[in-house]
Amino acid sequence: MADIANMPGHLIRRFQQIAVAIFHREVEAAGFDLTPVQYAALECVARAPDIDQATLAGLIAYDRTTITGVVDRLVAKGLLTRKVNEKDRRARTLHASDAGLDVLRRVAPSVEAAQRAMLKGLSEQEADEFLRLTRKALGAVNDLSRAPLRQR
Amino acid sequence: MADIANMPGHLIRRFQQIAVAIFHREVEAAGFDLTPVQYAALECVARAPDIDQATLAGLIAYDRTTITGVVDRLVAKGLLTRKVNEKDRRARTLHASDAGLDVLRRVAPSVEAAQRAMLKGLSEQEADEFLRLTRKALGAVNDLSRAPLRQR
DNA sequence: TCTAATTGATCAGCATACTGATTATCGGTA
DNA sequence: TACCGATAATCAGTATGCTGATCAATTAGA
Repeated sequence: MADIANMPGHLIRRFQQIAVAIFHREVEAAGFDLTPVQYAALECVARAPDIDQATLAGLIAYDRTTITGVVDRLVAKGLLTRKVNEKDRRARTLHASDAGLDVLRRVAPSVEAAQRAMLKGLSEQEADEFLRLTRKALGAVNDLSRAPLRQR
Repeated sequence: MADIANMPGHLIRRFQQIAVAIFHREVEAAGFDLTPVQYAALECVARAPDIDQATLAGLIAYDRTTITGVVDRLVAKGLLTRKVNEKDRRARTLHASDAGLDVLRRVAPSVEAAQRAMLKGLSEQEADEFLRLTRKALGAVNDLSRAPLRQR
């Protein structure tokens, strides 16, 4: 364990770092300007219109304070709208714009390509096993971060 | 694949997010103020005294521009020294201070505990398999980020 | 019903991480 | 030797992510 290069934390960090680079490469090559978080948020809002920011944060496992900035930028790009929820004036209701839905539809192939590229070193069986083990490991530690995944 | 929650990129990001939270929890509980990058950098410099920043960045797979800030903070804490290399005045020679070596020695059990905690949902065989698959996947994509791992 | 605890959003401050640019220095070559 | 491409470090600017705090609005309980 003494070797940093083989510590789980270091391997996971490197994989995340490379996964983000691959995402950017694929998405930019297709002419889009969208980060991984922005994509996740946009996709989630498109799937659950009129969601509030706290619920969105829980569904994609991001911190609420991070989501505020992400939504700011998506609104600035015209991909999302944010309105005060009149039923609960603390909350902000999110809605994907037509432009947002259009971007989402057109960027999808690049996002899929990025997912495949990340695991290109593994056979199909190995990739499945990797994802299974990752999900299993995550299930045991989900509550240990400030931004746990919350199911629907 | 359509479901974000099961995309490789999303699973990897969540794992990294939680791994960092676990690292902080363990290290802070033991009374230390050290981030994962700071620990990796300090450990690497202790192992390879008089290393320069670019080589350090390659050995722990961090971007050079990130390492500048990380070293700034380690120097500010008195754990590292940074001197101009007189043989190559472009380079900065790094050296772990006595305080740095002491922190490294005393924080080690917490770092080990964090590594175990990250994988606590997996059996020993599963953890080994997870690490094997991660290393294999990483080997195929190492060069796709701006900060690839460079071996000794 | 009045108040206390909770919740949604935001902010300040800090530490990664990235891109692209700049500066200083080095090494090889005309 | 004078120059030119490469390299080490840094900087500016942007986007995550985190902690801890604040503010407004809602809900639950005495």
